[in-house]
Parts: sequence; C-alpha cells; structure tokens
Amino acid sequence: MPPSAPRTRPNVVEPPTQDRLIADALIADIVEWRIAPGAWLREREVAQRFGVSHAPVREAFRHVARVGFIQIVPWRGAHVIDLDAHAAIEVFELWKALFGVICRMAAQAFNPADGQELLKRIEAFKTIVRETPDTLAHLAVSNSIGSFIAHRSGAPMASELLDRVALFARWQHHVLRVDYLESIKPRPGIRSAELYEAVCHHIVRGEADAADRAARELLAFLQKHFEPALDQFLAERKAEPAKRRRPPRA
Amino acid sequence: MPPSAPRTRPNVVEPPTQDRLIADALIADIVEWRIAPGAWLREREVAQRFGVSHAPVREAFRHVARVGFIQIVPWRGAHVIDLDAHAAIEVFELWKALFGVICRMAAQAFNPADGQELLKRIEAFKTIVRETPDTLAHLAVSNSIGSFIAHRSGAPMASELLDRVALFARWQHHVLRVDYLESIKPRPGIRSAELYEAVCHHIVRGEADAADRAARELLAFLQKHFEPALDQFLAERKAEPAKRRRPPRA
DNA sequence: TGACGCCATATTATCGATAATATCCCCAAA
DNA sequence: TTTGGGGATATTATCGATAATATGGCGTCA
Repeated sequence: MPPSAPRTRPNVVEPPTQDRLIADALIADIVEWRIAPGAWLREREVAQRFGVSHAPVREAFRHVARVGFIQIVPWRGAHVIDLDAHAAIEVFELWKALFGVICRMAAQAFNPADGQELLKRIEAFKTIVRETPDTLAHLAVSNSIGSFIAHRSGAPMASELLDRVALFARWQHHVLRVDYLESIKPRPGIRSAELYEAVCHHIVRGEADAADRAARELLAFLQKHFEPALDQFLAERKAEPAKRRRPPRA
Repeated sequence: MPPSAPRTRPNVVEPPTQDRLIADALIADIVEWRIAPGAWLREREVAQRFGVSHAPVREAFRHVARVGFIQIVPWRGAHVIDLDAHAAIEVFELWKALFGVICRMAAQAFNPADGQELLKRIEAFKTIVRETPDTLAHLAVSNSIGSFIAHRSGAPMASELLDRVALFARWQHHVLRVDYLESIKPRPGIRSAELYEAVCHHIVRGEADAADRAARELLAFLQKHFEPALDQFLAERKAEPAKRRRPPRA
C-alpha cells in the first residue's frame, strides 16, 4: 500500500481564505478527474463558478501550479498538465527516493515513544490485512502510517515533496485504482505489510541506511504491481485527441 | 562539486512579466543574503521598491513560495524561512536522493549522442580540476554537467525538485562557500571528479542502479566536506535573536 | 499586580475597471 | 493552393480603491 504524506503540515495553520478554498477545490477536481488532463482553465469561468472576482482565482492558480498540476503560461492562461506513461515512471521513482529519505531521517529522529506508537500501528495494519480482504481499508491504514512517519521524521521539506508526489500518484492511479486493486492476485496486502513492517523496525532501531533501503524495496514491490495496469491505461488513452493549444472560444 | 539543475526548463519559454521579474529578483536577494532569513516581506514596501502596484508583488510572492524560500501566512504576510542545521542535513539528503533519481533515469534515457557529449564534458572537468586550483571554476563546470544530465534525463519533475533543492543549498552555503572551499584540504576537486566520472560512465552504459548509487556516493563525499563548516556556521548564528512574529511597525 | 476584553491601526484580501498581449480569422498576393 | 499580413477579439496583467482581518496597546476589573 503506498504511503502518503500529510496534506497539511502539522505546525502551520492555514486560515481558509478564498484562494486556498478555490485551490483545494481545483486540486480535488483534477485528482478526481472531474477536470481532464490537458484542459485549459479560464479565470473568468472559474471565478463565476465560485462566485468571486478573478483575483482570488489567480491566486488559486498559483497554489495549484505550486503543487504541479497546472502550468501557467503568461498571457495565455493555465492548463492542466497531461498524463503519460513516462511521467508515471518518474513519479514512482521520486516516490521511492523521497519515502526513502523520510524513513532515513525518521530513523534518526524517532524517540522511544514515537517508536512504540509506530509499532502499534504496524501491528494494527498487519491484523487488518490478515483479517479483511478490503484493499481500500488496507490503503487507508497504510496511508495513515506513512503520514505518521512523515510527521515525526523531522524532514518537513521532504514531507512536502512526498505529499506532492503522492497527490500525483493518486491522480494517475485514480481511475484504475479501485478496479485494479480488487482484481490483482495475489493481493499485495500481505507482502506489503511484511515489507512495511521491516521499514518500521529499522526506523525504530535507528538504522537509517536499512530503513532507506527497506522503504525503497516496499515501493519497488508496489511499483511492480501498479505499472502494468497504468501502462495499459495510458496506452489506451493515447488514442484521444491532443490537447488544444488554447481554450476554445465562446 | 555539487551538480545543479537548470534554472529554467528547456521546453518552456516564460515571457518576462512583472511578477516573474520581481520573483527572480527576490529569490536572488534571498540566496545572496541581501534579505536575511526570517525577515518579513511587506507587499507595499516591495511594490514601492520595484515601482509597481501591489498585485504583481502578490503574484511574485507566490512564485517565491513555490520555490520554498518564503512562507505566506494569510492576513499576516510573507516571511523568509529560517535556517537551521537540521534543515541543512535534510537538504543534503534530498539532494542525494533526487540526483540519484535523475542519474538513474538518465541512464535509461541517454542516447549515444548524449553519452558522447557527457563524456566530453567530464573529460574537460577532469582536465580543469587537474590543471587549475580554482575551486570556483571547478564548481561552474561541475554545475554545467549536472544541468546537462538533468536536461537530458527525461525527468522534468525530478529536475525541477532538484533545482529547488540546489537553490536551497546555494542559499545555505553562500556565506561560507568561497572561504570554505578555498580553505579545506585536501581539496575535494580530484576525488569528486573521479566520483563524477563514475556516475557519467554508468549513465552512458545505461546502468541505472549503478548510476543511482554512484550519484549518491558523489554527494555523500561532498556532504562529508561541507557539513562540518555548515554546522559551525549555523551554531554561531544561533546566538542571534529569533525572528519577529510580525513585521515591525512604521 | 495580573488577566481579560475592547478598540485603533496596520496589513492583507478582494473587487471592478483599464491596459497590454497573443491568437484567430479573413483577405490578398504569389 | 499556399503563405503572409492586418485587424478584431478574447484573455490575461496591472492598477487603484474598498472590505476584511490580525495584532498590539490601553483601560478596566478581579
């Protein structure tokens, strides 16, 4: 199960201003495929949809661009970036590397209390994986463990980057995730729980190098399961028309 | 010598609008320490300095926040993030991991022509390192090789992230870089050139795993040289007063 | 004396309007 | 038929002004 960084940093409270709300809504729309890859976003259109002026929409576009989902081209507008198989490979490589960094630093940062908490969570994960076949439930617990490690790793930059990469992965996998997770056999649950347990034990013991290596192994295992389906999906999608260079006129 | 990702993506031209110019100027000011870590930026002040309205300044703040140098707190303003030894460690870990990803992907993406070009550049690097003791000159050539690898690696996301991390490292090392580089002995030049050469050979031969590992080794070697001086500098800086929670009033 | 709440003020967030710019369409010429 | 130029138009970038909000100081009360 892929780990996931927390969506909000622990020590930073972010008052909900219009631009943040709009940005979150846009990101959700993109990740859930309500807005297609390659689509253009027009300030006025989005502004009308949310019932605000165009200024906060501009700010929101900057937020979304920071996460990486859209590109802003001066005097041209903002468009959702496109999906391709090569980018999917890159996302997984980044995921491995960043999660490795986080586990490495967690191994150096964890105190005994954190370790106890982590071991408790991984035991719960193992239990759930053994007792229920619900892959989405596994995913939820697995994600919470990843968030916990990232929170306590003392690596805020890496956590933020992992967060971005995880969002990308979620975007790429969203369409096929549920179907695919339910169809693959053998289910990755048991084996990934074992691998995740190894990661956690290394972190608790303070073995940075081993934690890094184990984290990469975990994600490499998941990569092997996800990549074929993603490739197939993207190959099918290739037949679709290329994105327009400019939004269509009204 | 630390490699560096390109500052602008190759396939994206960015027309110079006010906000981009202001953002670039602010980033340069921060990296070169003309603006201190922890300082607050006020829209009006920056707007007056650049002779524009506050709107493009707001956009510029978003750009700088995307790179990670400032944090924007709604209704409070934007402040340059602070430096500490722990963040410096994290930056180096990220640098290792991201450069590893890029070299790994470069090993899979390089064609024979790219390989020839790369080997030519590494030979030039070795020559310069042997023939001149000018550490800054080594650095420039080394950076250009890193940029070349990132450009041709087919990993735009990783390149952008490495770019950000490299900017951070430059920021952190700026004050002590020249003095330190000139003072350390033995100079890291010869050994780092050898390590860099190994990285390049693995890339040219398409050995992804080996390229990844060699890239990490190169940066681990540099890490060993840089960390003590950086730690010392940051320890000395600790005596300074903490950053204000709000900009001082006029 | 210490703590709590109100108010003045500085600052940012948002708005509506105007200036600047890139693209598209149409037409003429080779 | 193709290519290049010019104008119309849609869209973003910028501006100046107003609304919303957080902070710090001051006064009051226990």
